[in-house]
Amino acid sequence: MDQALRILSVLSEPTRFEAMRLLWDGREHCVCELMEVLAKGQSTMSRHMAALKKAGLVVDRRDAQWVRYARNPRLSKAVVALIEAAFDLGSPSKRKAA
Amino acid sequence: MDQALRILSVLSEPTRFEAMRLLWDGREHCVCELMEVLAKGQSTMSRHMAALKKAGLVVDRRDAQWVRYARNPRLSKAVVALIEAAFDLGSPSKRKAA
DNA sequence: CGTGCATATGCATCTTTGTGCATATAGAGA
DNA sequence: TCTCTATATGCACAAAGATGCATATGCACG
Repeated sequence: MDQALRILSVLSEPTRFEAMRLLWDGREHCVCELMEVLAKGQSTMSRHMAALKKAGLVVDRRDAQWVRYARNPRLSKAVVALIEAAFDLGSPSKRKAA
Repeated sequence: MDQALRILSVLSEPTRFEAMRLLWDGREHCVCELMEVLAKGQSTMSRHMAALKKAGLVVDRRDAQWVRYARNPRLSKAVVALIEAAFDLGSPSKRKAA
């Protein structure tokens, strides 16, 4: 499967889509934070983050007992364009002035 | 489900993704043509086109015994941006001079 | 070490999705 | 009306994907 399809399918899952939105701030977020904010079980959240990582959209880092996930800083322009285009559709309320 | 997720999931299927690419030329294409080009069964192709139509990405028109599918001419800028961003990733070979 | 917290993973299950076969519907033309 | 082509759809099945539970792993701290 080519990259477009891999990215489209990984993003088409609601929890992962929202997780990406949270990570889009460029900061690190542990699984425990994500599962709380998104109201998901621990194993579920862990698996979703693993899927995003496998697709290359996020990176992870061990920090003591936590694993910090963050937006992959090396995403190509094209991938960023795709993701942000999706965000622009997802939440009209977030059509910020920024 | 919001629009972004609906579009992402409908596009994440390989056959539909390729069909959208074919329809992106703005012209009409009958199911028989699509199933031949994409090497898919008749019912399969028909269902995929119905899914694209349901998602609002394409429109259809009866023309005698054929049904002509075409890219929806009323897609919002945001949706077009999303789709074209996906195409830009999908086929490196099509990274055209055009 | 042993305990505790955070995360990952094997397993079973449930749901969703894609597919083919058969059949129904729709229109063209003799 | 009968027949042929094109498309849609009901049904059954297979494959993929998401989820919870239990358990394993990794790390900190005592």
